[in-house]
Amino acid sequence: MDREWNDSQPIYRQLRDRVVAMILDGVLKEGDPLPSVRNVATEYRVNPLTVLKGYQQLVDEGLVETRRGRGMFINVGARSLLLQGERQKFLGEEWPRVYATIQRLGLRAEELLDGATSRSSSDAAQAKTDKSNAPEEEN
Amino acid sequence: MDREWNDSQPIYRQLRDRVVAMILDGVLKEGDPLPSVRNVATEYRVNPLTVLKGYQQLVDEGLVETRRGRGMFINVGARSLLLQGERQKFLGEEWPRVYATIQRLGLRAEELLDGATSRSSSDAAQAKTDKSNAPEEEN
DNA sequence: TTTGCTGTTATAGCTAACTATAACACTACT
DNA sequence: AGTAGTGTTATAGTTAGCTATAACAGCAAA
Repeated sequence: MDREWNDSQPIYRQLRDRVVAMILDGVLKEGDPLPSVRNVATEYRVNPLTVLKGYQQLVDEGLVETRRGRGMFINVGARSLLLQGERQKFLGEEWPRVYATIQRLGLRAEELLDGATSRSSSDAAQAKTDKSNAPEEEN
Repeated sequence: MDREWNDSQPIYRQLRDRVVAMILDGVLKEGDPLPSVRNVATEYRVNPLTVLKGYQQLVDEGLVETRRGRGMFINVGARSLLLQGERQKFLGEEWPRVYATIQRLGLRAEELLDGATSRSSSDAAQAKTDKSNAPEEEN
């Protein structure tokens, strides 16, 4: 697990996303306790309040339950709830945006979706189709 | 062009991204003036300073040039500069994250490729392959 | 009962992002 | 000269995100 943060999104949301990922990946199973607020805060060198804020979001989404004095626990049904919701969110919001970017950059989605994980990033997946984007200097 | 903003990123960055998209799409060509700070501010009902901040970013990236009293203009070479830089950024930062999400959600290439832009977002695309993500209750 | 772990609340302060309003400085057209 | 269009700077206030520090409250095991 990374110990670093992305400046493109608030920490508490990234934290929420990490827990979600862990649930989807089966690292955290239903009934399991979340790593404690204080532990996470210390380990990632972040303020406890920030962690709490991320966790509270999970509570609000019905994924996690608080037991006073004991900790926070993953609810039953959390995973399937997530699979539904996150898929919808991804397909409805993120993917269209990403797909547009892929086309804009003249990359090809199929290639990216195949091997994908490691791609040198230099001139990777060059654009055969430079469609509709003719520079066409005209001054 | 949308008139709305995304709460997941600051407006000035979204603004910068939109101009970048317009350059890549050929809507704005090299030598063309950007829509004026005041116009954009009015049209999108945003503070001029916010627009300026987005535009300044483009200047800092060497994509755009300021001509006092006249406006801001797209530099020659802007587009190819962008194709390089944005591809690298996308493949190196955004795509790995997105790809991980896709796998996590058990989505399949076909589903992403056919509808792509338009996806109703209802219960779209169930995952036949629930690979490696066995819930396996054990409490 | 004490110790040690949970989540939670209270104060207080900093910075980034955004806002409103106004003025300044340069260029071009009339 | 005047007007209207550029970008830019100045002041000042709000909100969200994050921080440090400290205390409160519930639970469980020694």
